[in-house]
Amino acid sequence: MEQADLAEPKPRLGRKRDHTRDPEILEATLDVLAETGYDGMTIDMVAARAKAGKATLYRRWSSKPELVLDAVACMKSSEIDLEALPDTGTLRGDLIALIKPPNIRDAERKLRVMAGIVSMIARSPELAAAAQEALVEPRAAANRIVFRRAVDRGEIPDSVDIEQLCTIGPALVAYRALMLGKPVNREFLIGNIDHVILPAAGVRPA
Amino acid sequence: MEQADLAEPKPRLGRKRDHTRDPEILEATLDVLAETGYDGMTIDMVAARAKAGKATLYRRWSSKPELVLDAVACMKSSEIDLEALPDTGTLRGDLIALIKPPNIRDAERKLRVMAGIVSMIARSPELAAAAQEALVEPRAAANRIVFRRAVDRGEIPDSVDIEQLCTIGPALVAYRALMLGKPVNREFLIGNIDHVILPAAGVRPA
DNA sequence: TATATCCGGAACTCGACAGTACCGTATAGA
DNA sequence: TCTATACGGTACTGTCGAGTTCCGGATATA
Repeated sequence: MEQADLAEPKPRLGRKRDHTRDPEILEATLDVLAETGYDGMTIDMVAARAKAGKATLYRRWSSKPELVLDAVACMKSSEIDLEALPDTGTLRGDLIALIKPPNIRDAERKLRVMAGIVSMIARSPELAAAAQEALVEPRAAANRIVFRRAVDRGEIPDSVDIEQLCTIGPALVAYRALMLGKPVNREFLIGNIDHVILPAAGVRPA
Repeated sequence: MEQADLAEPKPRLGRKRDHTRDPEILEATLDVLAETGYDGMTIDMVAARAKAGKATLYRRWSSKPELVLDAVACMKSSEIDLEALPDTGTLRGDLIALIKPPNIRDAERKLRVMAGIVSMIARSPELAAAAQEALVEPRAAANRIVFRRAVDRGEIPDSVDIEQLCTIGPALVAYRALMLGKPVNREFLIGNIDHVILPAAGVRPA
């Protein structure tokens, strides 16, 4: 019968594509994106950084926008493990425990990538969705759990808007880094927790 | 003697440059910048929008970066009048009074301009300074006065960090608009005031 | 072993844009 | 009135980068 090759997606011949290189190329894309921004980034830069040929890139992604979209979408990897979130017993303790060098470094790179694609976001709903999913949502998810636990244990009133609380931290960080160009250090982050987030959550200042 | 024409900056001859067109050209630049972003913007677009010749632009600004820098720097015009700030007697009243359609419209355009140049800011200290001065500082200045008055009248403790308080509102707005792509409406702004800014300022929830 | 596809790399095409030059016209000072 | 410059507009130049094509070599199927 040979009834359509729906079940045989690749009865191909010859050397097979080495998909172990995909992550390396996407990482290179993110690096260049973070360093030069979307328009400053060239395919040659990415290929050189990944030690790959330009043709190799075009065999896998049909265009520059597709490559960037995929790179951003595949970024959700090195993320906070939602199963192993700190559980110190207090909201403040949990929030501070989330400030760890690896998390900060990860967030810094994400911010630079975000800066590089902000102007595209307004013009590409797909990229906007990918950025949302990969850059914004993971952090919000971690915060959400921590706040939810605080509500459950009665530490903060359940009248609070958890979705709003989740965005305060990221918003302050993004604004300081991208708009003000000031460093995001531990002192700043703790100040945010103590003077903005916890008051907004309804925690009495100690 | 003819001792240097230091005192004669323009003993020129012929038709004079029509400087009344400068603001129109800079406005056109900001419009295109807001719509397409820095890299998407072309000098031809700006010239067409301003109904000017490209040569006219290059007679006044030596390059695209110079033009954009000047346009951003000259943006502080349609700003909140610091002399005529609302004075309702309460911090909440003052903050809400600052939410007016003209202010919102102004802020939206500034946000789009900001989005268009964010990726350049990291690479151009001059542009970063101009954006800081024209887009960030005016709003912070208005907030600063309002908070200062609240401290002076004893409505909020003078232990608060006014500089930090000033950035909360802009940060939440920028994050919502640029990162989340959600609308910045009156409801959102009032929610920010009541659930984030006032608690951070140490105002007891009514 | 033959063939088809992969690889990194280099050379190429093609379109877009920054910046320049020039047109005919308008306007200021000598 | 003459001259030098500005104006809006168009055409040109030079560069740069996206995307394509081809190379010699590697590798998997038949």
